Amino acid sequence: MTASRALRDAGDVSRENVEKVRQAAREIGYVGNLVAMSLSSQRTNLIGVVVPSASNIVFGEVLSGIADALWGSGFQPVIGVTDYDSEREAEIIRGMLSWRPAGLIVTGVDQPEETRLLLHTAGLPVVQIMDMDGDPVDGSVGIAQFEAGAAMARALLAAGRRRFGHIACARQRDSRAAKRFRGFAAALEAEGHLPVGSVVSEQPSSVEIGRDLTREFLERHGDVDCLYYANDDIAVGGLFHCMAAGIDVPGNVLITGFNGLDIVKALPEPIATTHTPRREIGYRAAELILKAAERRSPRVGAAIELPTRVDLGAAAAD
Amino acid sequence: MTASRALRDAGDVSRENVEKVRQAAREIGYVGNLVAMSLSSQRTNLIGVVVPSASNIVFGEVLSGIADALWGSGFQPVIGVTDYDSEREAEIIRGMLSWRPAGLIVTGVDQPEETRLLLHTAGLPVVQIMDMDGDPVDGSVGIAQFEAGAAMARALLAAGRRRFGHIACARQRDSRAAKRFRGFAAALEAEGHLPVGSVVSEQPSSVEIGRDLTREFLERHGDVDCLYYANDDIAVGGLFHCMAAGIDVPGNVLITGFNGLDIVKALPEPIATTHTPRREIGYRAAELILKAAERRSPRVGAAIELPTRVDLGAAAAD
DNA sequence: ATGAAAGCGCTAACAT
DNA sequence: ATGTTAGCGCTTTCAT
Repeated sequence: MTASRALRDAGDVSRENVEKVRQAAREIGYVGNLVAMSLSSQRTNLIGVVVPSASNIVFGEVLSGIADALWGSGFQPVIGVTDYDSEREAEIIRGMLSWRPAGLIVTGVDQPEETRLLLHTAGLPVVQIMDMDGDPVDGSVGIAQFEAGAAMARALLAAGRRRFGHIACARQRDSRAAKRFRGFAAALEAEGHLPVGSVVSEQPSSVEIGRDLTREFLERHGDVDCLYYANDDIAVGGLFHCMAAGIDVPGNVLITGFNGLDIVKALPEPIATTHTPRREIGYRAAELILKAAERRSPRVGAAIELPTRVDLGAAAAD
Repeated sequence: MTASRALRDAGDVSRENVEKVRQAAREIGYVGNLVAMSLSSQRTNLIGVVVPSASNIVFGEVLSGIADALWGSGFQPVIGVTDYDSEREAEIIRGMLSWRPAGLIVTGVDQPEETRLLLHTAGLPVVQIMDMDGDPVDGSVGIAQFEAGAAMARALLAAGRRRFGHIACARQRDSRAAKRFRGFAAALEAEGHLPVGSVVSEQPSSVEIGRDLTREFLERHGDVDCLYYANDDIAVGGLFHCMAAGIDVPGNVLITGFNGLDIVKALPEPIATTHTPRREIGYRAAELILKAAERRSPRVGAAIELPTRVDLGAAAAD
């Protein structure tokens, strides 16, 4: 018992014995068994993190924020990748719950009812991230997706654009991009405008797909002065198509992405984007779990809406 | 006991009772406790994954391959992010070991001796990934970094390039990029050539940094016909600088990255790169761990070197 | 095919 | 400040 206490600073051990125990532990290369500790203490240092994709840099940055917040706390993230599949998501969450994690961070708020019930019944802190347009099970940290789309539409109208095209990927499965576009279209309509056309692929977003979709769009609907993309990846591809095709950007066509990825500010021609605090979303979500774990609370019960920033930048000057 | 057996297909339970138990479990929403199962069975379904960065898409893709391989196996990845810091790496590995994971996947083979000992003594399957130039503790899956650099140098010489510049980031900490450059320089030297100059930043790689470093390089050493970058991110930044500055790429300067990221094939002007099988590295590493876990072996003992492919593509034609 | 006993490696609660 | 007892929720082993 004294050894157990010494190794985890549980107090009530003489300074001298703490040293002796630690020294001995070092000598024999003792590594405590967290499985036993967790079973005995009825809590783990595991935090489940569920994201739709690992190869999308956006979630890498969220994870990076989570890792930063968790560093030094003794907690460890366990990752699940759903591939935008809600059945897979449910199974992953079920698997995580059987580890009795200290908390769960789950992407999005649009889970099927069954999954919501699973999260609700689990009796542990849950933070849903990225999206504030919906009804979270417990805590949430994210941005207002619909309003982000609307804000961009208003900014583009103010910059004098009138004939809008829409290009997106995997709309069925990425409900956040869909919400943004609904906000975008609603704001256009409020001013009496309508998108000229739309091209949506079911493939995952990539620069290359963005380039291909843009060629396709322009062949079908030539007459636009602004292209609204679901995200920066495909928007960058759109810029590349325009540059290769000799289309003046932003003079002739203003290109609009979403996220404010690092690459955007280094592009040879300017495009518009909306900056999102991806790393901070991860950081704040992990903080909420940590705080709940600290006070042994099974709930987070906080909703943190983080601001986004429309950035027309040099793309506005045409 | 019968219930326990029924729930995990352990056999020796009547068909009828299996059904009864499962039904009852469903009704009361029973979720097994993996902590207790693990303590009792002396093994976990956890696989530790240690990467230097979460916000670098390369490791996102590795993780994606790992997640694919693990999906359906019942194993779950636990992620640690070292931020290219070897002390942090050691601490993360120690933390993971206390969960007695089924195996560990660790980036790189150049850990300090103390960490190597930790991995060696752990008595569980370890796979070191990305880099085959070194002495792995147990298994390894990766590419020959030195040779990859050399192969690119030979290809560039064959394409007629003679005056090479070198641009890199965080060289101190990214030993794999350093190995590639040593291979590159060695192959140049073998043909009697030397790099004209070098600019190395200690910042993490990004498109923006690549753009800035390229401007800096060209101000200092104007006379080059080829720029060798540590990776695609900064190479793309280099291309953007050249395009904005009106430098003909690849006619005047051939730009060379590394990894073969998706973006490369969509760029408005061609750059050279070396394709690397990042997702497959993750997949194969996870497979090795899975196989070792299956046969209850504490070792992997396999070295899988995956091929890379130099791609001058349209960048060669000048 | 089912069950009883023992125990995995710790910690919580309670002595002393 | 240190030690004792009980037990976390399962699985393993051994009976039956």
